[in-house]
Amino acid sequence: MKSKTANNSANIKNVAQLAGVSISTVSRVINNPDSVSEELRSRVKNAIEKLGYHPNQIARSLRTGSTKLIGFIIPDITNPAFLMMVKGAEDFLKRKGYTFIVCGTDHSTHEETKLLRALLSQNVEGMIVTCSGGQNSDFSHIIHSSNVKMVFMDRRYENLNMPYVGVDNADGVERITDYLIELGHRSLVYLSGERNTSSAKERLRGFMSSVQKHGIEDFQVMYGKFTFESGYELTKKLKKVPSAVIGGNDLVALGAIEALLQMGYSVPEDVSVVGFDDMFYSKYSKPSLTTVRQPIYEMGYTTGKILWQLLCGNRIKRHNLILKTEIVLRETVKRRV
Amino acid sequence: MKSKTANNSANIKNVAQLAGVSISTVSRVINNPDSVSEELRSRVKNAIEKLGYHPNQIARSLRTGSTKLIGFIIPDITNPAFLMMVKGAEDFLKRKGYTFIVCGTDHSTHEETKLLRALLSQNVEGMIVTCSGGQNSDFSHIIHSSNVKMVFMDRRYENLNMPYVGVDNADGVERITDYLIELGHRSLVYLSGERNTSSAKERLRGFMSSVQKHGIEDFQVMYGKFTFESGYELTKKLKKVPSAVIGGNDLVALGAIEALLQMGYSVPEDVSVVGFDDMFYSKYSKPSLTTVRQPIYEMGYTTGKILWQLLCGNRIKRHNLILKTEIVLRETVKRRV
DNA sequence: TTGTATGCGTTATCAT
DNA sequence: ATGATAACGCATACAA
Repeated sequence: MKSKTANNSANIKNVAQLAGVSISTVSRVINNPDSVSEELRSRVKNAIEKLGYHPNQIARSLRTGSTKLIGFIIPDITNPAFLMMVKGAEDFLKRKGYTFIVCGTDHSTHEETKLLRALLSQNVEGMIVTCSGGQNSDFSHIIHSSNVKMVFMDRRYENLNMPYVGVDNADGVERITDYLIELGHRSLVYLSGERNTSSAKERLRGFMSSVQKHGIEDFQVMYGKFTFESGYELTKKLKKVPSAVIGGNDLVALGAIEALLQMGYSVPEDVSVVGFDDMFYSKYSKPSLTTVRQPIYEMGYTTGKILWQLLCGNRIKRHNLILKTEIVLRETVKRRV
Repeated sequence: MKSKTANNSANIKNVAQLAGVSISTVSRVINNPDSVSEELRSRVKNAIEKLGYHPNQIARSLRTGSTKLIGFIIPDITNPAFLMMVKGAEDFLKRKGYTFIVCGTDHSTHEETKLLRALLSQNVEGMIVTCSGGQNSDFSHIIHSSNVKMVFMDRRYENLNMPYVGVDNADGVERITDYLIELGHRSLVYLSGERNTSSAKERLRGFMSSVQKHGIEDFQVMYGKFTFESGYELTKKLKKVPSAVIGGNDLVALGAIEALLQMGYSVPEDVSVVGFDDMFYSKYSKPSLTTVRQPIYEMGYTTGKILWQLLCGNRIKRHNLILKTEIVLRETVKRRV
């Protein structure tokens, strides 16, 4: 019976013995095969195959000081939008040999802090985080006492001077609001998501900018969450139904539509509704949703690239990378007559 | 300037020096504080605080052989259904101090094999996998040469005798097909997802069982993927439109509805449609989807429990845990007149 | 080209 | 109660 280690998988010593070589030779076969003679190389490879040996990443990390681990912190791991970003970043970074630990905070900054510490303990070399709130005072302290490379994605803590990749939220909402106003809508309601997040703030700013630019006076802002239910409830609370509703994201907009229908209004005949995201289902909902598309996957991919720069020790040129959005015209908007 | 290690964070030696004790004492303060005198304990704690020291998890893992790492392998990390399961399992296991690495295969068994190896290299102690295909010949070999604890979730490789947590797919589809038939539908189409996956097979079995039980002769089975687009395309290919369509999951059903509408049929007046999953949006789609609800989160949570048993070294009593589904009646089904 | 020996940061065993 | 030291599995500097 071959000797096995505690975790029952073969180690480099087992391979060396079976192949009748030293452990350094085995190590070389794995890390620098060309430096080993044909003869020994094949003997070692056979032994590796036979034992099902694969290097212990833990030991390797301890020795080299490199874990090739990247940590993700996002508010909610069941939200496909966040995961599409994660996928984008992974698709870029996995070709560089990284492994990923992705964690969800359930929108809690307290949990966020805990995860931050946990990931640091795992010696991640880089981190990508989409913030869970408007601020997190522990964040800066923790990060600066380590040397992880880190970049914010989609949402950032504004007081922290870290690289950030996002979309031009303000611009997107401003343009779609402009569009509604140009179509004759003069009574507007904006349904915001979590008000302290950077993206919610920016989107609201876009709305306000458009409204002021056009001298619209009949408008209202309501605060809730970035969920279907929130859009639904906020809309139900409306004392006066406006001419158009701008949802903080697609879910909110869809919730608003549902509420509007139940309240006896039809969309877009009575009221126009728009969202933000262009999530998967928005084009199939009835009526299909007019919205602002953000390049989610690309945002993640770009974030991965930036982090990669950082990991390579490069100084990055632009600290903030803001991607453009695109208005998608569909069925939930109609000219106001 | 205090001496720092390569990764720039303090180590146990730094703490020991600053506190004027041996490293063993520092280790004890961390792992078994009561065994250290009041005096030294506080000195060490001060030093830890001052240096911002936290134990190197990598070194600790190498020494103890315990990583407290759990690996997940799922077909697609952007699919909220899979992630809801993951969340269920995490919610249970994180209280036991585990950290999670979740990987997506993009439905490729080849990628699945690679990830399996990668996770093993990371010395995960447990794995939860939702299979990406119908079989993976490398799987058994790789797993058995390690001693990771592992359990299949939602989909399994049938030739592998591993613990499995899933839902009664066959029963769910059989019951909803029974329901359609009882409502007078005599011409049925079943739109299957990836035909080699265990869940697709089981669901199809349920359909066939119902059809045969009732002596229905006018039925058809079409194979595609578990996607909206697949449901759409399969439906468009239909030579003869049936009385009712059973989608392999909700997405497929929704795609079928979209196609049906475009083909000039109305749902449920002309044709009834049902799905499987009861995903988030199904209740809000127009018309709202009649479907089979599976307890996704609970499935994950249960899987976490089972894995925990395994990790504790317990022999588990039941190897397969099959959860019940529930029929959700909504608007896409109508009695056939 | 190959082997020997050292150390990465910890925990655990053994003295004291 | 405390300290010296070995060992975890690996990569690598150095020796041969």
